[in-house]
Amino acid sequence: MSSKNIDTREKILRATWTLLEANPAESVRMGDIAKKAGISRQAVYLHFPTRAELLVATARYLDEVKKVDQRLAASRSAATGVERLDAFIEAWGNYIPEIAGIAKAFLAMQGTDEAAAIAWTDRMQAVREGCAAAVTALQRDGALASDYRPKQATDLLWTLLSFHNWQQLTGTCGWPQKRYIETMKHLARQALLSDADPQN
Amino acid sequence: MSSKNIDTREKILRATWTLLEANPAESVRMGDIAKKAGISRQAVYLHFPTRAELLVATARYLDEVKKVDQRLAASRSAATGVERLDAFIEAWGNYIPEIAGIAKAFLAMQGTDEAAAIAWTDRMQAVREGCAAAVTALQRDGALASDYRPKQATDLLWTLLSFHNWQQLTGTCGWPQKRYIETMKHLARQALLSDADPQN
DNA sequence: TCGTTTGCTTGACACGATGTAAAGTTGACA
DNA sequence: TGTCAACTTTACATCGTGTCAAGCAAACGA
Repeated sequence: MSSKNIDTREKILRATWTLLEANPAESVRMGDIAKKAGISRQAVYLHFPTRAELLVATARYLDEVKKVDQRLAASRSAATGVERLDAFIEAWGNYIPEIAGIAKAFLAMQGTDEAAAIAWTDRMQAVREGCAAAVTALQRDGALASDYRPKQATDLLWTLLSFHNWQQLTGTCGWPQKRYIETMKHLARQALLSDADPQN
Repeated sequence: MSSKNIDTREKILRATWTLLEANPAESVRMGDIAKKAGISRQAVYLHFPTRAELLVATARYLDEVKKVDQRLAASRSAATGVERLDAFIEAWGNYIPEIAGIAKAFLAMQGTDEAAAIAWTDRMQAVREGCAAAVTALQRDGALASDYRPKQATDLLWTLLSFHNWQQLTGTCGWPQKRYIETMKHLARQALLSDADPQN
């Protein structure tokens, strides 16, 4: 059967993950991954036709192992739109530090590596869907600020919660994680909620 | 004399700039630059030993030609803090598209090139100083929201106005430049001004 | 037990990009 | 006339991705 197949596939994904976390991103080559996984370089190509697809798969695997969906799902059970917004920001915002290692690797490769760019875009799109859901919930409650149409509100929230912003605030600016979360919640409310709406 | 030398050097820089503006950074190759400049590929290497050094030189050239400092200085003459905030966002926000090509190239090199990373950090630091000045002006007027200390307010404004955010909103999300500017002004006011303060 | 299939190995190679090397050309200047 | 500097031309080393084809070894089915 394909159990051996699956084992090897997972070995490759874990090897990629490990290398991406421990090394400067651009230095992780297909050959290195194969070596780390204990197989031949060609075997990697048998499972993942291109570097791009391998990286996308690795990012997905990471999400799967870390169960990002479960975390973000928690926000889905919130009663009001505002609660949902808060829950989503908390879930995603606290997930970021856990994937920061890989994320940095991907960002470092953004320009020079088409494959990395594709993988990153793919994962960020998933976050965007969470933002869109939160915005929809706000709109359903009639709590969405009249300044924005849903698409624009989603764009804005998504941008606000980007990895780069987290990186800049907690990294470069030295903010504690907690302050980051609180500030983002505050900012998102100010930006997205209609003025009439209670702020708590 | 070295007038011919300087001419060629400048031809190369202009060619790089032009190509960088019109194409994805990683697709601009040394050969393309040479062709655009009307010289041989090797002549480019005579002036700039590596691709990285050429890009850094191009960024410096751009800075010189575009006179960023002068533009940002304009906001310094605003009477009130709020006006200054608006003027700064407008000056910087409208400058971004002009340097977008180069900026993308620099971001592309972030992971692979230390010199490029340093150069980029320096440029962004200049922007941060503009943010800090705007925040100080707000504070002087007693208009700064009590939520933030000046340092944090600066961090926030700086992050809000990051190149990445501009890129995501106008690029990925397809916002027109004007909407970007207006939204950033609006957002910055909501975030940084005390509630009591008139919003206009 | 034999043959087939599946998953992996081995080794060679095409391709495209950066960067190096060396010999030749051209024009200015003294 | 001769020299120097800037640039050209051609060739090549290097490195990483991705392709190709032949071989091998274990599991599986009849």
